Amino acid sequence: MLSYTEENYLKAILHISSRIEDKKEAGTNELAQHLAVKPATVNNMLKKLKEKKLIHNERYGKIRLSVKGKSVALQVVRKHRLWETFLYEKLSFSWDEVHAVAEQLEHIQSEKLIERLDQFLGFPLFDPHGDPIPRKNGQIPEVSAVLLKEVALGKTVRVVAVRETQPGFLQYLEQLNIRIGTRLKVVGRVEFDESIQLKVGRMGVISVSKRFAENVLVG
Amino acid sequence: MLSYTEENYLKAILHISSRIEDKKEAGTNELAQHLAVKPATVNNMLKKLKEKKLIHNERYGKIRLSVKGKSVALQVVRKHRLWETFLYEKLSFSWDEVHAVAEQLEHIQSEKLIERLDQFLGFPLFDPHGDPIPRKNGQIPEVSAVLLKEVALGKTVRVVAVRETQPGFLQYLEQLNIRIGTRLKVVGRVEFDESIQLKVGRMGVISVSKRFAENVLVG
DNA sequence: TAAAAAAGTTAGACTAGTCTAACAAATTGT
DNA sequence: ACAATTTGTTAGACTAGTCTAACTTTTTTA
Repeated sequence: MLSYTEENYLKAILHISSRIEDKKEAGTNELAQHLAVKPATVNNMLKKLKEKKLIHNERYGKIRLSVKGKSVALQVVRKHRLWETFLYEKLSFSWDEVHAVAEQLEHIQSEKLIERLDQFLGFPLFDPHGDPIPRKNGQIPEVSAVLLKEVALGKTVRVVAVRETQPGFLQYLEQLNIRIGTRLKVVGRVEFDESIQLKVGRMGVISVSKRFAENVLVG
Repeated sequence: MLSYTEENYLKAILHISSRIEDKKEAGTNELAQHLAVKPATVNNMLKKLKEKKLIHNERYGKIRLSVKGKSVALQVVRKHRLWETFLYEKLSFSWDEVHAVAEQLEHIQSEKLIERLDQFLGFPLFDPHGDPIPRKNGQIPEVSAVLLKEVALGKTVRVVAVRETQPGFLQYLEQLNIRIGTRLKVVGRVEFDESIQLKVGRMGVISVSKRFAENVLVG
C-alpha cells in the first residue's frame, strides 16, 4: 500500500512526462515545483520510489515511471477524474471547484468504492474538464484533439477539453460562455502577440491570448 | 486545521465518553485500545490536544472534550455517517461494508462537499445502522430507544439501531433477517445465560445471546 | 571552450506520530 | 490497610516527510 505522498509523486511524474509540448521526462526541480516542495525533498523521495521499483532513475539522470509506477499513477488519475465527475454531475459543484476536493478524494483506498462510483456515474469517459478517465485496466479513452492555437483561420471547431485546472482560468472560460462542447470559429489571428479572434457559439467575437489558445483543446 | 490523527483521537474520546452503560469518561488505556496504539502514544497526543484546548485533562485525571473539541468530534461523526448513508443508499454497499470506507472519507476537508452531500441524500437523520447523524450545528436527532436486553417479555418492538459496527455482527443480523425497522417480539428469556427468545417479523423463533441483546436498540 | 547559470545531490536537522522499557500513581481485593 | 494489579507517565528511539545550506554535475551562453 502506497502512502498519500508516494501516490502524489507518481501522479506528478506522470503529469509532467505526458505533457506533449515539451520533452518527455521529468526533472527534480520541475517535480519539486509541481509538488510545492524543495528539490532536496524530491531527491529523498526518488530514492524510496526507486527502491520500491516504481520509477527508473540514475544519478543526474531523468526520471521515468516503471510499468508498475505508471499503473499506480493511472489509477490515481482515474480516481481523481471520477470524483471530479461525481462532484460536478451529482453535487452541482462548478467547473473550477472540483479539482481541489478531488485532490483529497483520489487517495481513498477502496477498489469497490471506485468501481461502484464508476457505475453510479454511468461509466463516463471524460471528466468535467474534458480529460479522459483512465479505465480500470489503464486504457485511456481516445481524444482526437488539437490545441486551439493550431486551428486554421476560418475553421469551426468544438471545445473538447482544457489543459489547465486553475480556478481563475476556468472562471474566465465560464465568463466567456465557453465550456466543453462549445463551438468556436477562428476568425482572426494577430501576428504581433499571437492572439486569436474567436466567434463563440452564436455570440460576438472575442480575442484570446496565445497562452489561452495553448490551454484549450478542440476537435 | 486538525490532522487526520487528531480528528481520530477526538472522535474516539467522544465515542468512549458517550457510551451510556458505563462511567462517562475516557482513560488512557481504553483510548489506546480503541485507537489501536500504545498508551504512551496516547499520552503524547493528549499533551498536544490539551495545548490546542481541545480537551480538558490533568495528570492522572480523566479525559474530557472541551466545547471546541466536542464540536470538532461531532462534525467528524456527521461526515462519517453521511458517507455511510451515501455508500449504502447510492452505491449499494452492504451494511457491514460501509464503516471501513467511511473511516477514510470522514477526514476529507470541504465544508461545501458535506453540505451538498447532505442535500443530495435528502438530509437524512439516521445512518444505515440507525445511528443519528449530527446536524451542522451539532444537534443530534433524538433516538428514543432502549436496549433489546431491557424489553419486557411479550412486548413487540422495532429495531431502530445497532451499537456495534463490526462486520461479523452485521452479517449475522443480515442472516437472521434483522435490519433497521424489523419487528421483534420477545417471547422468552433464559435466566441461566441471559439469552433471549425472539420472534422475528413473520418468521420463526430464534435465540440470541445477552451480548447480542446489548447491541440492538429498539423502540 | 571556459565561465556562468541551472539542475541535481548530500548532509544534517526538524516535526508528527509511533514504539519500548522503566517507572509512578491509583485502585482493588483480601 | 497494605500488597497486588491496573492504569497512567516519562524518557529515549525510530520512520516518513520535510527543510536549509553547502556542494557537484550538467547545460547554456558569451
